Amino acid sequence: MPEGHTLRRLAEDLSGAFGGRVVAVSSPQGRFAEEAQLLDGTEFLGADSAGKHLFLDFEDERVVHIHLGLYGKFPIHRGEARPAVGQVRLRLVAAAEDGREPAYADLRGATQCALVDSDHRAGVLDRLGPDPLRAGADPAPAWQRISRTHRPIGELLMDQQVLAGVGNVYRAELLFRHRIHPLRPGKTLRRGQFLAMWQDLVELMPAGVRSNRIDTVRPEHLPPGPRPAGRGGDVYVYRRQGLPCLVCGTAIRTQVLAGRNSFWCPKCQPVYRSRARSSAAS
DNA sequence: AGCCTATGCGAAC
DNA sequence: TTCGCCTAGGCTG
Repeated sequence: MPEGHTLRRLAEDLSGAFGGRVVAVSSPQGRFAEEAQLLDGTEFLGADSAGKHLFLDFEDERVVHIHLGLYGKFPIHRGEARPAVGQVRLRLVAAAEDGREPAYADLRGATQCALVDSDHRAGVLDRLGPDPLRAGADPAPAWQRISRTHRPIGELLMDQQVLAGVGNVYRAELLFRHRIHPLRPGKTLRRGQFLAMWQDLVELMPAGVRSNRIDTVRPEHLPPGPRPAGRGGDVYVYRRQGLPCLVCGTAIRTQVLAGRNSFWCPKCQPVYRSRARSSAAS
């Protein structure tokens, strides 16, 4: 379930559970065994996220770079560690100590888990666009890129070199909230429109960190009655193809864009038409 | 049980 | 553009 808010929340939770503690590091699966051995018994300083990347800081400036990919997981458990089941690439264990509970965390299914140095980490950060979750992040570089290309905005929002941390759910929902069609060329957006979208992310994504889910529906658009107890958040269009738009009732549409299914309301997000220059046109 | 899909992304073709 | 990663939930049967 990883968009930027998931990784930020994970970094905070890992820091809370293991920060400042000497940890046992292992790789039950074996693919990270040599690296785990180097880190085993050292102090875990804390975790940080950047976009969808996660960094674990250990003493002596050793860093573990993790990317969960589409279905990686890194759940934290309280209590004594149970035997690892399945393919656990990395396990952190902290023993009980002065008031703190024992805890452990198992990493599975990640596309990336590597012991790196600070140069590598800097390189990853250099390749990322501004992250709305990073305090003080400057949206200007993102606007520079968006305003200069014909590439569709629905593709640009997913490009981590343009914006870091936005994934398929935030893409779909942000475009709906701003009534923008996913295929609209970047350079046809007005600066004010982009800045409004950025500001929306600056508010939506921290809310996602707090709740650990993505909710984007404004109160006035929430369907009446109790909220379904599912794990997913309240969304306008994501994976709602064929269902009625929460605002206008039109059937939500879907189409693959940037390799992923994108979703939009054809009425609330009309296809962009450039302003006609001649009254003779059409 | 088996199949499909998925909040991602890099490598291979 | 397609594949691989190799998890997990939901649906079908």
